[in-house]
Amino acid sequence: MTLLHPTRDELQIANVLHALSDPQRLRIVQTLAESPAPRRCGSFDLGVTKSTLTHHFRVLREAGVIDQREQGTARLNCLRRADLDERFPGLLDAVLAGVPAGAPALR
Amino acid sequence: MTLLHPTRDELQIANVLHALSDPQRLRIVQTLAESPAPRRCGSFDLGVTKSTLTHHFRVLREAGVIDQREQGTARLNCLRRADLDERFPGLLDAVLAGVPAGAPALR
DNA sequence: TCGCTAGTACGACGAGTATCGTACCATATT
DNA sequence: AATATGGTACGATACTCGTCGTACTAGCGA
Repeated sequence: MTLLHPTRDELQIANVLHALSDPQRLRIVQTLAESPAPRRCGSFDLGVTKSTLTHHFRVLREAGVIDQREQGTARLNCLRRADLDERFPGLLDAVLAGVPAGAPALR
Repeated sequence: MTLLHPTRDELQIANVLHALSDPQRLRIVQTLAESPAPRRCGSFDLGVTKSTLTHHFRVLREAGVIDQREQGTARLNCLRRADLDERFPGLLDAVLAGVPAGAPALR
């Protein structure tokens, strides 16, 4: 199965804002931003089931906020920082600065 | 009827992002940002009915994005620039820069 | 007072969303 | 081969959202 990723030019501000407007997804993004290396989906602990987690990662991916790459049985996630900064300069940093610091969503 | 406005300290990033994640509301915010003076609700032309317009303005107000003040039969709207810039520096500018330039939503 | 204008309130409807549970499919590991 | 691990797919459910239409209220002007 091929993972759908919008190209940099296809990024829409409304889609990105919607993807970021959910507290759970904000925690994911915040954790990814603080993580030096890509993280597996399962390494996040949001207190929801696996299927819900899958859903949130798909929303983030289809909005162009994260990149998902398959590696063995795992799926590695990382922020599309460069693309976001190029299309919407300052947006990601402003959002990350506005997220209340909480316990990282790590397992 | 008193209009509910969250105080500056009550602003939540998730609520603000959600309010901004709708194309119609983005047009409203964009138009307000370019307008030197407060604007009446009715001066916006989004191609939706009056009640839908009322709905969008309420979402923006309750998220703390705009300020609504009653003046006679009209309701004057303006961006809460100072509050947004204080709580989420750079966010509004980044969003406005990312909105595709279109015809202003003016009637 | 009689309208006209600006906007709200409320109910409805269709679409989308966040969540879950169960079933399922790969890839490793034993 | 059997099992464990990481994750998806699909259906269900309850809730939210964007939109509309109709009815309504408050202020302004003739």
